Amino acid sequence: MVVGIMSAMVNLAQQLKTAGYKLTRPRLAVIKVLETYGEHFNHHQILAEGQKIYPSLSRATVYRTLELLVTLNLVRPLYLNEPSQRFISASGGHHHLVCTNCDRVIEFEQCDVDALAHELAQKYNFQIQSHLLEFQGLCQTCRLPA
Amino acid sequence: MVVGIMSAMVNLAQQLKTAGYKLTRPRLAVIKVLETYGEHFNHHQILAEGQKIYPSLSRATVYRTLELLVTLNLVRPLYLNEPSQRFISASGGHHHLVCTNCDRVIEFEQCDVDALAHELAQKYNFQIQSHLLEFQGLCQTCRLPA
DNA sequence: CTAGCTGCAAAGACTTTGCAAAAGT
DNA sequence: ACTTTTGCAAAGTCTTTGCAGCTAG
Repeated sequence: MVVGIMSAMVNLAQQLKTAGYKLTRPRLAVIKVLETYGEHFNHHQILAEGQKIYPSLSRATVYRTLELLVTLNLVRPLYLNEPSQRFISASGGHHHLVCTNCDRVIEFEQCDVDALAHELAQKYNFQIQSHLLEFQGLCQTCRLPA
Repeated sequence: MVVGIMSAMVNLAQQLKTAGYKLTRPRLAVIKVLETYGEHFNHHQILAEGQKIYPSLSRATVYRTLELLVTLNLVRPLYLNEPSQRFISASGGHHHLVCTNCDRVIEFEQCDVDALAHELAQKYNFQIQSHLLEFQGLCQTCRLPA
């Protein structure tokens, strides 16, 4: 379960085309799902939703399209203590409170790691594109009675 | 490849015993590996190293022991853009620079999210145990020529 | 047209599970 | 002794791949 902000993943089709890839109906279906439902979807969910748009969409194509988007750095995988990967945009920041008991994920916005990012970029000669800040702990429901 | 700080995972045996579990030779071998090699090892590596200590150690026992340590909140899984999980201590902070091209991981220390952690704990009534701060980008070797 | 893309089904990788034998306390 | 734990092997889940036919440009 994911609670919180859904940030947009837009222009994926345009960027695919610019990179020289064909805009096929299966790919457009996958992209439409990502842009409609935002983030945190896994392959299974993307396949199910994608088939509502393009019924003969296959599992293999979902995997291949997502692999392509990851390679082009438009999307990146996210693992939330589960065997299947989910997908989020490859830019900007992602901020989660993850409950170690029920695996609920709460998204938050307030985060200021820009200064640190800049400092690390200098120190390690690293070109930073995005970040992930996750706090693990117990959510309101799961925390032990005080 | 992981470059950087290896923080200790100690007293796992003591904590297992306290929780009422038996200190068997297979479990001690797994624990010894975690404590010796620090963090970021996956099941495969733990099995291989563990068998040097206790040769008949089985894959199933490695999985079961790690599952147990995760349940007891002594260890937690970490996914680094790959299908297998790695393990790190379940307390404190983990700070990574991850190269999206070569998957190299650099650990860093400087991080100040304590104030933010406190603020979020209040706001969401969340009991924070640990955090993960990851910056994605291109490492010195992979970054595009300026 | 023609190279790139797709669906299918089989293979591969990673993880979990049932069960009889073994071992810690 | 007695229950927990283990190793094995089989099954389950997730992901990748080979290939013949299809399709966007």
